[in-house]
Amino acid sequence: MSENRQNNNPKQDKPLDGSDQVAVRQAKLDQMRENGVDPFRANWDQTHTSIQAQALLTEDMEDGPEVSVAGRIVAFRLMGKASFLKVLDRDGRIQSYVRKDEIGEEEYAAFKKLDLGDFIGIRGKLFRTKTGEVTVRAKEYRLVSKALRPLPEKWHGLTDNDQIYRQRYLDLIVNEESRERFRTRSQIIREIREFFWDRDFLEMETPMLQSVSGGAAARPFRTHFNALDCDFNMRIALELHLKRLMVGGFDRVFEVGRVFRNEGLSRRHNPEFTMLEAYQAYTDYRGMMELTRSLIQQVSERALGTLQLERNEGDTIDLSGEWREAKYKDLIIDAVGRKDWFDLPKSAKLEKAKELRIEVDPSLEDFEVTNDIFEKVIEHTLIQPTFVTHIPKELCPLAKITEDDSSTIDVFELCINGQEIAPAYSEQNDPAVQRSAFMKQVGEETQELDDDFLLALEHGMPPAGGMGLGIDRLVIFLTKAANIRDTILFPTLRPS
RNA sequence: GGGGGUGUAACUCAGUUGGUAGAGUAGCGGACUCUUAAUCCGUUUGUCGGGGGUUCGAGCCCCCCCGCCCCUACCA
Repeated sequence: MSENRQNNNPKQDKPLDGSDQVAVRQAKLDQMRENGVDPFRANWDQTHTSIQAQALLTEDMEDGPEVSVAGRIVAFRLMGKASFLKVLDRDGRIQSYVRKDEIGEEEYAAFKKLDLGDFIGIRGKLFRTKTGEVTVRAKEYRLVSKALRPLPEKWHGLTDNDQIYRQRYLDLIVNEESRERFRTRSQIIREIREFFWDRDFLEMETPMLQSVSGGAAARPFRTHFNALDCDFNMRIALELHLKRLMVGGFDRVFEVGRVFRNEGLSRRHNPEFTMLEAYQAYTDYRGMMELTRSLIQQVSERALGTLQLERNEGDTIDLSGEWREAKYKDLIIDAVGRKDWFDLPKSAKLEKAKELRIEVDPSLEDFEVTNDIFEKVIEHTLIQPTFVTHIPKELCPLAKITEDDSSTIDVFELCINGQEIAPAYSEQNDPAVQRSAFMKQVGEETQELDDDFLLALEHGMPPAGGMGLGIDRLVIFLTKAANIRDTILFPTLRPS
């Protein structure tokens, strides 16, 4: 990739016929250097971006002030004595018009040697073309950075998925929807932060390297710390450390951070993904319900300007107003069509699962069979925002037991777009109950016992509500992405 | 892990019954002072993903391997 083409390339001896585009560009660059022109200038004084420049020329104006723009050449229409080009900067594209009689014969000849993909700076007055497009009429131009490799094809763009993910920069140069999606993602995360700051939360940072990775049941990535000669795990959740902060007295905290789970890849799963978790003292899962709904509504309103999200499937997700609440048990009873479901023996449940055409492993626990029905039959039907409440206590050891029903916990799972987006709990703060819940889990699931966390709980944690939200999945439905990889700039791939 | 699909020029793709590689874009040379995928004339470029096999002959058929995509499984 980086071998010295000037000296080692045997093709250099042959006349350049255009067959090796990189060699042609390299030769142009060498020629420039010989002529004393620096193809990688230290800087260019950019006074306006494309959008800022376009805003200067209002409808009623024929021409406008002088501006200096800069960016990558993404369209190049050369003619004998005048040319049009489009320059891409962080805001978008702007057209420029370059005339031989205005920049001089020599400069124009050099201008025609530029390539698609080169970075250029242009200074000149704004004017409007016959077709009404705001354009910079070049008084001066400079190549500011040479591109040695050509861009993907201009019309079809870049469609090879592997290349889109491995060379994301090409995707971003060529595919506007992609550029727009990641711009929106950044805006979404910014709005999430604003929301919590406005509510007096502190943004905290907790360790990614942990000796015990708790807070969820997932296989961790393991690594080794040489200095201490011991193994560490990458974190799988933020929960247990943020709760330590609650113990410490920071009683409104949140964190947006990467978590790592050593599990499969799919359209909805990437091994590293971005999680939001928030904890607030003196509230409970009902308070988290209001918080979560307001958060998503505010983010959608501000980042997208709407609460009505059209889906690729043709229907619309309506985020406005109050959101539906449904008890887990009611959804199950509805789906299986039996009121006595929870009194049935496991064998009858397995049989019913078969009827519903779900593959269920007979060695599963009773509650796991039920939960399979939830995940495989119900979850994907919950397109409109739905808080699923009163979930069986076996499914989560970190929440408080419901007061009038000891079989369930005070939690909700928010489902939107047929996916679980955000769970929230009334957080368990009784160290003894917490310990026994952990003990039951250890062994059967992969949740690790974190004694240090239990020690913290024994010092007392205020009553609190907590929630977690998978940001990538939020971005999926807010941007109509088809795949989690379209919301992660550099998704995990097999090394090439 | 299982099933299906796919890999051809820098990019997007076509390639017939097995007969020796093609288009558009990009590039190169030329014409052109309002283009919008600019246009017009001329023109270069291939380890057909890799390896093996069948055959007089393989991009095409068979086997093995690799990458990618979809479904499925795993997955709080």
